[in-house]
Amino acid sequence: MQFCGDTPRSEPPKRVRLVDLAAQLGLTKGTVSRALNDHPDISDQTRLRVRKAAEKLGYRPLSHAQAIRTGRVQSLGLVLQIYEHDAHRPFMAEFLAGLSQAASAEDWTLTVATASSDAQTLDLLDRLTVEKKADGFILPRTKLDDARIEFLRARNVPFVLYGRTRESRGCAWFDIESERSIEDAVTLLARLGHRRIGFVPGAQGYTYAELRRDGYLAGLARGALAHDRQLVAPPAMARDDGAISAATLLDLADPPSAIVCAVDGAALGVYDAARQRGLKIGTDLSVISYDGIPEATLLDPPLSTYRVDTRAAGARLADLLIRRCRGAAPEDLRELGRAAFQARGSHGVAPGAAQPAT
Amino acid sequence: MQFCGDTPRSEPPKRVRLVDLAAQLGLTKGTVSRALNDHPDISDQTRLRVRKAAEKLGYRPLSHAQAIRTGRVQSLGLVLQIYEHDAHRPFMAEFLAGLSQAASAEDWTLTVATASSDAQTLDLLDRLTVEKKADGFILPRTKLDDARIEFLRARNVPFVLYGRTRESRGCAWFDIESERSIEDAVTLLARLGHRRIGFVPGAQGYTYAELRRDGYLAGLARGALAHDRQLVAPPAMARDDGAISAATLLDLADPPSAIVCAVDGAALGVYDAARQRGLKIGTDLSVISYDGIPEATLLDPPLSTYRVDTRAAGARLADLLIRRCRGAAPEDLRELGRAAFQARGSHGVAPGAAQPAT
DNA sequence: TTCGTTTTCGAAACCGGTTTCGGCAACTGT
DNA sequence: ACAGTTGCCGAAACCGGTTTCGAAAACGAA
Repeated sequence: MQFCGDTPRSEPPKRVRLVDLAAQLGLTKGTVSRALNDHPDISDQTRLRVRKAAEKLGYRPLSHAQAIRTGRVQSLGLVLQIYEHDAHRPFMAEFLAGLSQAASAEDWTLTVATASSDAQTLDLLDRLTVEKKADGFILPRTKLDDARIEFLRARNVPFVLYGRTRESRGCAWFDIESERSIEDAVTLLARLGHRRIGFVPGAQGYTYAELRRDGYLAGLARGALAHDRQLVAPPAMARDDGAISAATLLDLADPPSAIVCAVDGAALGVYDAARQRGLKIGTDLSVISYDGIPEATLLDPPLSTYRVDTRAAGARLADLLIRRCRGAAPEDLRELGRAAFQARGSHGVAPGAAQPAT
Repeated sequence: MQFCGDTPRSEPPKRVRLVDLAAQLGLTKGTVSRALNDHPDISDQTRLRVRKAAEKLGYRPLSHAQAIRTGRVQSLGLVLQIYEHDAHRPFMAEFLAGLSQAASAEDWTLTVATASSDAQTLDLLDRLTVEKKADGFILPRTKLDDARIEFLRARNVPFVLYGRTRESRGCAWFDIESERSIEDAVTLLARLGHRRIGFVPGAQGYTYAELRRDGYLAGLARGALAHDRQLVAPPAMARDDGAISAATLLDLADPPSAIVCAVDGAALGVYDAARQRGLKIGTDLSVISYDGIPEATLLDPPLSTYRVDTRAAGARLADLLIRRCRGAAPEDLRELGRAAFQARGSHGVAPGAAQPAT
């Protein structure tokens, strides 16, 4: 009922300011501010009275007015690097949803910017920090040696990695243990009787690509399988180069009976290469991949893959970064998640192998 | 050389403030502020001197400090509604890139939030406006009757629609004339000899869906074809429901020889339904669609579709909104774009028809 | 009762910019 | 030469919050 202006004219709804609230209560704005921010020198009685009045009048502080004194704008920064063929693009919406939801829960917001090169990314980070558009940053797609980390570390700006890095001193991070999933995939295939298991790695430079390669090797070791370098194809991220990588494996003199891909995008190409050679996926050739892109269920047969809950990852990252901005030590802000195996139709017993022991 | 501290300790790089700049110049901060903001009461000589010093010292105003007086935070708001099956999701990254790029060019930033329902969207708009996290909003996926428009209009908050709406009084907007593309598609098919052309519309409620339906009808009229209600399938947005819609058309007693889809997602399902019935796309059944999703090129045969330059659309929207926030009249901020036809393999001469007249 | 603590709040400075106002100096016109 | 403009800048208020400091009031102990 408060501002339902009786005048049919253009009524500027007139924000409720701190002083208005204070006047209404017969207090000074300093007192009201401290009451709302839970300072210990305010009596419980007054605190409660202030809270109720603030609620009733619908008082909401202007975040940039607070920022001028506190130095914190309550905003998470995200600089996305957009590539032509970006395997992670389908997950963008989910990722944003996770970030935004967790940020909103703490009354923070999300400031996003996009860049098309490493240099532009650093430029944006610079601009956003110096103009204080964000209190900290989420760094997706971490590289082993990441210029963004050096940059922010030097300026003492909080950040959280999505992924790990070589030198994690002072870094908070969240990551999915994709190396464990790849290792599990290889182990599973070995149990199914596969003796020659190929691998299509992800793009070099990114930490996750290295880790998944390690996972492949670990899986071979656990399955007591020899490591044949020929079974590691050139890196592939999307359908077209995935087909090329698969071709190099399938055209080997002694081709693999199973292929593990570091990313689903490449697996799409494996299907193409297999079809072209008359190989039936799931029987002639087993494929297990990683990511959980939506198209995976539409393939024939549906692709067995490890699905990442990208929305949940975003939520965790936002939470970690907010805590980091509030002063928590980076060493206490490190988490690992796991991808969930979606057993579908693209993997099976090795051709000519006996039923596996459970 | 300025702040390369000789001390190897943790050097807080100490921002350059307006007063610092003023002291350096022997001026007051008020004068410097006016010089940088091009006030007329500053001599050209002083203005130039200030600009150079600002450049040299690397002075960058704190945007939230400016905001407290000006009321403008230089940020565009974007509230995305995330659906389970969202046909527009693949374009998210491109859209953000366009917005971000155009915003950055004017030194604005982008604040994004996500919602999962209409009510939550309004909540977020409310929070972002009252806390002044954004100066205005971009409203994607406009509906014929859109609650967001009413909401923002009542509060006198600037906004720009991506799409049109029923009552566009006071609305700035950018839109692609998709109805023209659909009309062109139908016309093209008619010229190719198709007499029965089916249509798979988009989800009801959205303006674009209605417009594309109009475009279908207009195309029929231009091709002097009768409108058979049976040729309009149930709405579909994604592959699965697209297949169902296509089935209703293909199982007709007198099925169409061509199908136009309002969105590419549905066209994917049309391929499925056609394959299931042994129809060869491009010869037995022509398909033309709209959107330009990347998968379209990977289909067999590649899908003929009208491609929207989503990045460019984002850039235009950001530009319009910034101008709107700076006071331009909404009536002067309305633009239309066009999608580009990508003639690929999914459409051809009608079965049993003579070569068409040019 | 008296003195020292503690609790609780008011007053005012403060954050980093922008905007208003007034005054000095340099022009203009006669 | 003198009054009236005009150009240009300093001083100070201002935006809407937060934080510091000090003092009054309430409390506790002797």
